Amino acid sequence: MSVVKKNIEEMILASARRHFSRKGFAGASLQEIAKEAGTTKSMVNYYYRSKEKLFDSIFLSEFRNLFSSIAGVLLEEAPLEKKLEQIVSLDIDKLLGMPGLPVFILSELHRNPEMIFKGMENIPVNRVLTKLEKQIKEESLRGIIRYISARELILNIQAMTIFPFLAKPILTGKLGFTEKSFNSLMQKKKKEVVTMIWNSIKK
Amino acid sequence: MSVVKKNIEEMILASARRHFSRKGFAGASLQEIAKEAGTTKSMVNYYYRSKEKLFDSIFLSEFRNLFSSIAGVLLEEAPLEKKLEQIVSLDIDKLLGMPGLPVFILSELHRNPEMIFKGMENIPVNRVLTKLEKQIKEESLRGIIRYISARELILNIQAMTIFPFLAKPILTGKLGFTEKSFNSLMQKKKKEVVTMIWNSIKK
DNA sequence: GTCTATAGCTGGATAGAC
DNA sequence: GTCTATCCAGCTATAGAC
Repeated sequence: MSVVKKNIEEMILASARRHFSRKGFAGASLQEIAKEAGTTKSMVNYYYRSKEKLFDSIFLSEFRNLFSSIAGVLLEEAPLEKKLEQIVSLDIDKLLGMPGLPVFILSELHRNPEMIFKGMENIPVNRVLTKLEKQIKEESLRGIIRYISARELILNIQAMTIFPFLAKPILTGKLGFTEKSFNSLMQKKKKEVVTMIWNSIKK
Repeated sequence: MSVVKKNIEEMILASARRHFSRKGFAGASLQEIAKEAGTTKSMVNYYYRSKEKLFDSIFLSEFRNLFSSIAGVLLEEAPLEKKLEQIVSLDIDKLLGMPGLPVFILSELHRNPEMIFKGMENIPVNRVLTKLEKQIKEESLRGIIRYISARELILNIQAMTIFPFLAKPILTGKLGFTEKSFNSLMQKKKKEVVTMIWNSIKK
């Protein structure tokens, strides 16, 4: 009857996303999820059959969200340095919009490592890795960079971009950052991270 | 009557540490904690009064464990580069012995940010920060390094050392690392991280 | 101190009326 | 599809015997 009142199914999904990503699987309850969606537990079970199935659908989409952009960029054709710039900027912008995403994904993965297979079944990890590995070898043969394995390069990039969001409660709680200064720190990091990583591999 | 059978109180604490750090506050149950400690729920409540109090004592000691060494090193007298080497080595060695520590601390902090005040009440954060800030200014005036704020330097160091442990489920699950190759990666990182950070600030 | 028993609640899931 | 009512399992916490 309006745009505001979406159908119940979507309301549940939106509420579940908030609750699961804030409290985790164990900490969230269907009662609260239903309540915030303006309906009842029965409706949740009607649409999603079980807490676990509901969680899975949330986790899956969030997981892909976290890793989709990096996979996309790495599969394009561009010099490594350009790809580096794009990945860092895209990731930081995305995470500024959803700063709780990394800790949600990583903590749930920690408690249930098998979920990684569900999460990554549609991400072409091997294609991304071999393509990147090939590009690194080419550019190192041409004397642009020194060799580093593809997975280590990815790890270093993600460490510098994602970790600040994981440590955010400490930064704002004890290291004097505010919401605003944290955000401008991350804006500054777009350049900083690229420089730091690139300097560590360029010849 | 032996060294193996410690008193119940310690058995409960050890069991609680395992359960909480693997499953988090919400996911762990006093039933299972008691069972693995070879006793009953009643004993847990007898010694620790409530689930929350038991959790707090665990969280507190783990939190201090994570940040004690870095604070210790930063308060010593030594050139910045030496401190950098020590922090990275100490942290990586410690985390290799308890790889689940960072995700436990950070995820619980995410779900309940106020805990940071309990966790840090005995860590002299401000003393550490001002001392480091002073040292950075001195060394940058002497032309050794460029200026970087103390908290940003700490953030960068911790990002490079801690993040691999947070991402470990992905590294071993999808990026081809084994327990062994992960460990030797981290050994290699002791030097790598120091070089990378130092190059990013040295003149 | 250590146990059993149980109170009292909240959780997920299902049955059945409409 | 949507709701109310209800079942049953699991949880924390406490009472009380020994």
